[in-house]
Amino acid sequence: MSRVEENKQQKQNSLMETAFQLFTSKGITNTTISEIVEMAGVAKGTFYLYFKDKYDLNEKLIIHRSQQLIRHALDFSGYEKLDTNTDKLLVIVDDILFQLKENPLLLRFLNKRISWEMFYKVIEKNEEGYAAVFENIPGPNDANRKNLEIELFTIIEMVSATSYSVILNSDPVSLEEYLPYLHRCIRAIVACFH
Amino acid sequence: MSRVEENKQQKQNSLMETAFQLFTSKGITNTTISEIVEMAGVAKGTFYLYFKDKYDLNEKLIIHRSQQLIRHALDFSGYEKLDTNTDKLLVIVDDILFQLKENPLLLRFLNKRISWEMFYKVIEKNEEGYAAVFENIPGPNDANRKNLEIELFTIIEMVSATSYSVILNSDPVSLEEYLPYLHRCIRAIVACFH
Amino acid sequence: MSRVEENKQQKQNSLMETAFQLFTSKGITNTTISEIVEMAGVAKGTFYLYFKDKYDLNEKLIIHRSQQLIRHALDFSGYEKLDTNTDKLLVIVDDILFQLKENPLLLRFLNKRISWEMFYKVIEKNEEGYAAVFENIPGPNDANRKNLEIELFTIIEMVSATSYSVILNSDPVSLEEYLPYLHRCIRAIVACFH
Amino acid sequence: MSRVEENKQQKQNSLMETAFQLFTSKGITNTTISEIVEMAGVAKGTFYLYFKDKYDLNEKLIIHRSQQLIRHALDFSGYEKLDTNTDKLLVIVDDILFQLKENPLLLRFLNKRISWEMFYKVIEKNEEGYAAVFENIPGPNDANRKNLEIELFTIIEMVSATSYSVILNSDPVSLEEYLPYLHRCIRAIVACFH
DNA sequence: AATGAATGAGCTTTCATTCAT
DNA sequence: GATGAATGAAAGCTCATTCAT
Repeated sequence: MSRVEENKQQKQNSLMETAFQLFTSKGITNTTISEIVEMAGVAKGTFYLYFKDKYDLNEKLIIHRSQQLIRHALDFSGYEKLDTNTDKLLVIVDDILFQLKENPLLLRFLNKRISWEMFYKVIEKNEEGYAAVFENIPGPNDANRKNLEIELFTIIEMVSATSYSVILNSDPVSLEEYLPYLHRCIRAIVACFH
Repeated sequence: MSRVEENKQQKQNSLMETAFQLFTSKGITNTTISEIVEMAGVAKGTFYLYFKDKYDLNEKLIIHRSQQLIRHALDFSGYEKLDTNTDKLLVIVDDILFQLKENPLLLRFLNKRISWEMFYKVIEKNEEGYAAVFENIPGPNDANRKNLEIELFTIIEMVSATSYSVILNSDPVSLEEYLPYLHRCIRAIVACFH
Repeated sequence: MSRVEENKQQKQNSLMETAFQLFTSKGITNTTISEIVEMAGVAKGTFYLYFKDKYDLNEKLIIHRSQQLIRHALDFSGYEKLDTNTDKLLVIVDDILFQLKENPLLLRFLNKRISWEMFYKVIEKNEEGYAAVFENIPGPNDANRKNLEIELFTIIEMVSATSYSVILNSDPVSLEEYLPYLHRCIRAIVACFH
Repeated sequence: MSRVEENKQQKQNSLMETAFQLFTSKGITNTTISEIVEMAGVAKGTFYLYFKDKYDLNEKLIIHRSQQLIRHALDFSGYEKLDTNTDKLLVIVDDILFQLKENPLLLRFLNKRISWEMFYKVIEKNEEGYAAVFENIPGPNDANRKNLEIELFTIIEMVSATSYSVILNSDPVSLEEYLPYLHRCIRAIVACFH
């Protein structure tokens, strides 16, 4: 990458980083482009060289951060050492929850957007290797495929919704206290579908 | 209620009704107070007699609509004819889901805000009769009370999160197709806690 | 005065009293009619039964308070026991300064409006007895009359301007410290004209 | 100064010039920012690049015009050719009075704000050369310094207050008629303090 | 590629005034 | 006479966007 290319990349990163902080602390509505560029230390016109408007930046930010989150879970959870799909799923979920616990701003930012759909898309689109990690997954046209989709959809939505309240507000209990219940519930749901 | 009083109430209702339509169709950010008052047929100044700003109106709207939703379920689901708490819970959930199915705008509007907390608050605060409907509920200081809270929290978050995708986008399946699975999952979760 | 008349008078007084407080503390521009009527405990429409607008009220207030101020000085300074016109003038000035010292809000309110003109008008118009208090005053068409007017004009403007800074800010010195100088200056100016 | 810099300065000047005309002719309260920018031929947003609001502009205007006024008197009154401090003072006062006579709008605008304090500040802060013009001025800690301050304070307040009425309304006499009296009074006050 | 002064449409908000009760 | 809900003109101000440099 040339010096010029690096400089460009650095400006864009700086804008996204700054925007993330402002979006999470004040909300996207209350954040102005003026604030972003001022904090990022670039001129106003520069913003428009990289983004259409702040909503465009926001979407790029969501995709970027979600991918990081999920890729980290797939890379570091150690799921591949486990035997059953359920066990694999549980460690992946745990890894994500602990990432979010460490980074509550990210949780607040991604909230309501870690859906079954996004999870699926990220795996499928970007990470060729991961699709194969779960064994015995029925193909897209298999009669059991729909079943699996509903199962994963239910689990992911449940995890996503409960983690928000539990991590950010410790309501009704803290994440540590909640985890055993969550695991039991996930196993119970998995059992429902088999 | 005097003529004047009635007129006031009518103006406020008109503003809230109009705002609901605009908020749900274009989002609160893209809705201007000018639009609200124009559609509601009142003067701009009148808005400020009743609401601090559009966010104030929004919060009043959320509370109002949530209460309606939950009260309807408690009044018309017929839960009192059933025997077990689980059965009662299921018909109440179903009633709410069918209300939301009939009124997807309301679902989109309330989304992410039908939480365990809100549900609990509405019952406890406003509806003295309802508290008694579920039998054998442990008192606030009972050791089993926390358990129950976690159980209900999990179920409500799961229902709230899944219903959004299922009703609004039929993704991954339609509400009709999803309901049997949802019931089974709820029963499975209930079983986890007993 | 009938009960009804009294009630009216009381409302008007209440409005003027309240307005005085608000005008002096926040300035007339930043005071709204809504605030005045709310603090005075009357309805908005009532304001317009007594005053055209807040500037109308303000002018009535100035006249009313100026008259009070000057009348008090003429009634209580004891000038009639003194011999020379200069001595009389000095005790009247002192009385006014001590009134203003006791009531800095009034000073701020009347500031820039205690002029030679107003002083003269108040004496001439309202108080038949006072005109005669100063002896040997040349009549309106006397050649020396203009001389006297210029003399009094100079003294009153000087007193009015200096008292503002001295009383409200003790700048450059306090009223107590300044008074001896002021007296000497007044006597010096009087001497200039004779 | 670059083209851009010049353009900026010109815009700001245009706004201040226009505002001065409007403030003096209709008063600051009755002048709107819309009017200012329209007359100045700039966009509304441009106003806020240079001023916080119209009161901010007003203060900058007062400082700017006062400095001009006083600097002109010091530069063109020819005080340095005279011998005594009293004579110097008189020609400086005369220069200012004639400037105000030529520019009654400026007089009305600055009225009540040509104080001893402002005069002092302008000389001290901006004009290193002027401080030395008056001979034998006691230093800040000299026992006679306070005396001098009170003397100048009294004179400046008197001149400021009387000139307003005399120049703008010829009341009680015209400036030309008043000047000899004013000079005599100033000399009398100076004498009081020595 | 980068800048940032300038723009102006359009927003929120205020508040003097009216008038039916 | 007294009320205060309703009005709506008009103010202040913001901020995404442009474009000459």
